[in-house]
Amino acid sequence: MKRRFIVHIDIDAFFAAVEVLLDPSLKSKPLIVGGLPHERGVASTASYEARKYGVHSGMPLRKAYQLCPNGIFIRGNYQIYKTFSEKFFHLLSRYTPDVEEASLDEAYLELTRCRPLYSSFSRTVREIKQEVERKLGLTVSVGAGPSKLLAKLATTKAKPGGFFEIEPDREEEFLRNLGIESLPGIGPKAQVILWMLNIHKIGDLWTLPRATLHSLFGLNGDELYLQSRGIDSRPVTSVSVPKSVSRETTFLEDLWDKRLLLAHLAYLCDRLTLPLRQGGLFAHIIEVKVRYSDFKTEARRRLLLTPLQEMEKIYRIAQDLFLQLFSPSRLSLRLVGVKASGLVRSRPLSLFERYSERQERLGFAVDQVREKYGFGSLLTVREKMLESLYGFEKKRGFILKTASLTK
DNA sequence: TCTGGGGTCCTAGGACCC
DNA sequence: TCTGGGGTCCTAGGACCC
Repeated sequence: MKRRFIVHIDIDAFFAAVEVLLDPSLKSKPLIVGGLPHERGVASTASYEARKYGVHSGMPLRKAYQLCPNGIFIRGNYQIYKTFSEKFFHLLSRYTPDVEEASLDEAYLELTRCRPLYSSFSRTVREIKQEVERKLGLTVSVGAGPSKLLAKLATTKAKPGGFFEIEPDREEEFLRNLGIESLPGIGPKAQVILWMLNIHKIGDLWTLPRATLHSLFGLNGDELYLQSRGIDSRPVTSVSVPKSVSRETTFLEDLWDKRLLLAHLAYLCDRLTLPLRQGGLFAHIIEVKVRYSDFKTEARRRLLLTPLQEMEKIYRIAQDLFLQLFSPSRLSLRLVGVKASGLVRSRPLSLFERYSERQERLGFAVDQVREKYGFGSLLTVREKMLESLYGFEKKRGFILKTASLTK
């Protein structure tokens, strides 16, 4: 079989790098994006200067502050990062149709099909890297190899800011001495299990029979057996409909007031349904999640015969599910979240639902007003909570009234 | 060091049906 | 009133990734 040529591109310290572009005075400073030092939460990104202090993404902000008290802490702005991300993927799509969005700042490109266009893949990769860096003002790390797995592992060798290519027949040599934790799918739990078996390097995994790995990790074990040998035939896939959409909040302080919690749940349902309307998506499953003050997490979900998109209907179900989990005599809550899954593109028409369109149109109308005037989803939590004291009908009346005034 | 938010995928157990 | 076995659907929870 023909050797594939796959490229993995990763923007270095993405969020932090964007912040430096927006405010050049932050350049070369230890920057931590994710929240303020005293807040509940973790670092999304740490600049390389901050990493020197031991700060890394996923670390609680309070700990980051202890390690790096002189660090500059920023909450960050997801919308701006998203805009950069869109530019990033637009640039990449001009080199090959086979572009996969692995995350906001991470892409796989497959050049195999484009062989006739490029005399040298390696040279093309350097061109792509240069163009992205010039037009975006961000540094990227790039890896190339015959599969997604190997390309991604090559990128870790290339960091920061380099390019590393795994050449034909060098795969085994490349894999042998890498730590098992570098394989995607090996997290803290699996790592501990493998350490107990004295497995530390990918090469050590070669001694374990597939059946052993299967008995330890199920299907993941079979995957691991293949991955450790560099076998990975996953295709690079460009477009995908999301499988689920969710919104959740960890409160600054634990909450116990049912009225405030329900008001916040309504706010989350409101935010949740925006991408549903924009994507023309309807949800077959609604799930509510809570995390108690002792960090125990529980969820309740409901499967719907008719998929939903409308905020009011989804909220009614979410409220029901929430009340199954919440009782004032139990612990207070540090988190509440809502998720829509089982997503489909359109809803089959029902004879008993002549008026369904009305609610959908209401949703769109509200979105338009928000886009123009910037409230609604942008209301602060505090305002939402106050609003709960007055109820929904009033709010809807207000927004609709505003809409008709501005026609 | 008290532990985000937004996703994906897998598994175990119970209900239910034949 | 001692009660099989297989298949499928659904729910809840957990590991993992960026």
